[in-house]
Amino acid sequence: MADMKLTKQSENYSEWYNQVILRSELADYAPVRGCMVVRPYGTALWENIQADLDARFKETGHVNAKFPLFIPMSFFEKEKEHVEGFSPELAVVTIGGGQELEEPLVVRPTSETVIGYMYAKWIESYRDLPVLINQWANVVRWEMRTRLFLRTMEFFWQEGHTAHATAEEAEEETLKILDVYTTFARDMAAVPVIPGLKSDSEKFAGAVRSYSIEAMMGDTKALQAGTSHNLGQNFAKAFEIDFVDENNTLQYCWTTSWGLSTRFIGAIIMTHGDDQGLVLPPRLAPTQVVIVPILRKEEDRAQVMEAVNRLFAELKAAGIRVKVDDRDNVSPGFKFNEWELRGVPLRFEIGPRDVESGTVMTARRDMPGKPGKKVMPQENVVQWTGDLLEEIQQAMYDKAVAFRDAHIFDPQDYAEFQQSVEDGWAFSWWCEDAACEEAIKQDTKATTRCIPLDQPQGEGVCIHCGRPARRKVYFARAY
RNA sequence: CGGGGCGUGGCUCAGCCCGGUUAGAGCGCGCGGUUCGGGAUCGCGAGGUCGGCGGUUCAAAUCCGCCCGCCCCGACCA
Repeated sequence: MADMKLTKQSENYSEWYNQVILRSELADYAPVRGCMVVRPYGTALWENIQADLDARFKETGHVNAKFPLFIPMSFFEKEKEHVEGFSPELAVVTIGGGQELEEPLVVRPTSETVIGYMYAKWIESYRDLPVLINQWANVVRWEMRTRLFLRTMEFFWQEGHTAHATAEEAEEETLKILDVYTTFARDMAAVPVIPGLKSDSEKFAGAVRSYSIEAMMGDTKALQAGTSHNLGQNFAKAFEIDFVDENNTLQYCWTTSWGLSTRFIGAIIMTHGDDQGLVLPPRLAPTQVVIVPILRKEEDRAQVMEAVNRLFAELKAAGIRVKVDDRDNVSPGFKFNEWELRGVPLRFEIGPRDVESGTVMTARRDMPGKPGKKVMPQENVVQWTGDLLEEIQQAMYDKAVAFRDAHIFDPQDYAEFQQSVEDGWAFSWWCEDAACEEAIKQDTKATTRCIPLDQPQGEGVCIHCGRPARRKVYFARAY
């Protein structure tokens, strides 16, 4: 019985995280160390994320394509910072068909290089620009320490790769996508994020500038939930992606890349989850409403199931993702706990009492226990269910914002700063010197998360060294 | 790659120190009954090369050696 209960977040957050994922059947460990199987429930969630993001990419003019899994080793050597950044984590194929290969093939850790190679072939004139391609793919990075969803050796993501005629356009694209990610996180996942610029030490290997969206998890650690890079002309020069402009002058393209991965599922889990398990935002939840019939006597069955099936059909016809749990080998109480563990936003209980009174007992996942329970009429079920789901979506976002804001501090001196990054995040002036950043990391384990696009007025002094500082930055311990 | 821990039915573990009949428990699983508004209950049942290889011994889950794998903590990371 004791092992029916989940480890509490306050007891051991990372144990809670692992248990929630395994028990809710989002994912499981694969036979290969560091790899995971995304189970049907997790895949359904990812597909909802995909569908929404994909629509947003298309709205902003992007198209999808598929590039190969294998990349010639030599491609990685063309861009100096890129190879330095990635070589420690490459998986390399050296044998094919029983023969040693002439040139080893890298299993893609990201696709800038192959895509750059292809862009060089495809782009000739300014009339070919911009090229705005996205791909949904899996990538492999050899990792020391892995965590389900947060850091696995193989992960699933989308990677966008664009090429432009001017530096301004490339920067505009980079920021446009950062905004797509920010909006998606806020409106669909109810995950508040801070969009901002990465420090030099945190930026993508080969980028001129990297931007990210940063989210606060339930243990106050930061999670980089999506990234967008302005690659300048670095890859264009390495792969000779060039074009002739209106004046017939040969120019290098300006490229960008951006990605959001299955790690985002980790963000959803740790932003909203509670001691009961997952809490999924209605807009992304694979199942939005679960109906549990309560059958006390065999004579009740027909009437109860009639009401259950009728409401199910109405909701389904209205496009609400609804499921009836009619298993007869587990008790209603067991089902309540199980669907709570799995984060379904709304639960309906329908029993003989409801049949008699024409009602439905509803329970909100985001408000555990009595406060979240309410008796509703069977009439207008589509209307009020839709309203309730939206209310839950909004309440989840508000709660996450309140939690985050309560854990962001503005320390006045370095002693306070050290306490701040123990209790949450510090939002502080920083001199932007890498040495200072490193010293802070050594002292506190906190790193710069991002320099937010929204900056306060004025100037200050660096929280660590006291030198003049132009911008404020978020410092936090991060996943 | 350094430090620590662990490998026994699907899962969590007991048994090992001190070798000795058919290797146990709880949970889960299957069948049947009574149940069902917050993790029901009773009965019957299926399921194990004790991580692998070698050694010691009349006898090894238990003692010894080697190997493999996993987990946790540190240096790198979407």
